[in-house]
Amino acid sequence: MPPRATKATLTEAHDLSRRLLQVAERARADFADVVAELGLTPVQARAVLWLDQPSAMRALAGHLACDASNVTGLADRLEQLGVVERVPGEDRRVTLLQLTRKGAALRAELADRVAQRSTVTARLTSPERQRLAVLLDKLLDQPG
Amino acid sequence: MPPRATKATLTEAHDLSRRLLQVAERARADFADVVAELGLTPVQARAVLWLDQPSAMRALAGHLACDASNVTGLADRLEQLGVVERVPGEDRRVTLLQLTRKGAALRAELADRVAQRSTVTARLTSPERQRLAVLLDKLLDQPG
DNA sequence: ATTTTTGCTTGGCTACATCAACCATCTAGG
DNA sequence: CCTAGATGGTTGATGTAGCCAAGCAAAAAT
Repeated sequence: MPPRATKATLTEAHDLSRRLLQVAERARADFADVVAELGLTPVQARAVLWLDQPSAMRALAGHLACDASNVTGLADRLEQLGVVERVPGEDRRVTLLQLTRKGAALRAELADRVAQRSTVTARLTSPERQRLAVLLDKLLDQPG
Repeated sequence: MPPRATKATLTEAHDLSRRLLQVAERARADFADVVAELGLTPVQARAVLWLDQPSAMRALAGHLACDASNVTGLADRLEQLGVVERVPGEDRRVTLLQLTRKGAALRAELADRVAQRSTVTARLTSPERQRLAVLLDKLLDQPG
């Protein structure tokens, strides 16, 4: 049977992961609210933010970690919003998604609002933010 | 026009919120993977984890921050999985959701797996975890 | 040149999310 | 009391997003 220390560590891990999930959930909700103000769903917003440069739909699917078939409909809706346009790639199989002028403006506005209305900026002092950044980087180090 | 310091702070905030969103996204994905192994969707898992004690469907909707009508179908599916049962409340309008024995076992297993397979436990040293806990608490302090 | 792989689309199915409308019940005011 | 309003849950319509399997066109590989 495991010694007490292990059990304590497990409880600690449990607590920490619970809190991280809470923060993640709140961040997600905040993000959803902000992007909704600009008429986008969270996934659409992630796509727009990713489209700094034109990108193959395949690559976008990779970034979003979803099935490629999913991106078809996503692109349809973004195209219908006038935010994105499909342009043919050199390889004639691939379709690139590219922000329209409207889309680029939207992307800039989006980035600003997300940064400003983040829970983070409000609740932490500057040194705390720095410490958090370091820790978050460790969490993001390498793929999971 | 804003002085340089403001611009720098904005960029810093931008960066930090971007990283937080990345961590949130990864936490979400991890969570989805873990709970999928137990045959649950993320929302279903959140519900099960919340149902420590019997709870009115309304209250669950509050916790999940979604429309009440949503919980109807959610409860249907959880009931069909044999994880939850509807029991009448004292107020004859309310229906309480209560974990079945199977549901309680599932909940325990769920909590363990989520804690163990969390990115957090793997990548941080103990003091780092403590520092992170402090910062996360500040982020969770008070409603947003 | 034929086969295999790759990129996008389609169609079918499920889960969530919202909103509006509905019924039963509880609560308050007259 | 008894009606009027608020509250809890359900239903139906609609939209987004997720997966899978199947299809087609173009590239790559054999």
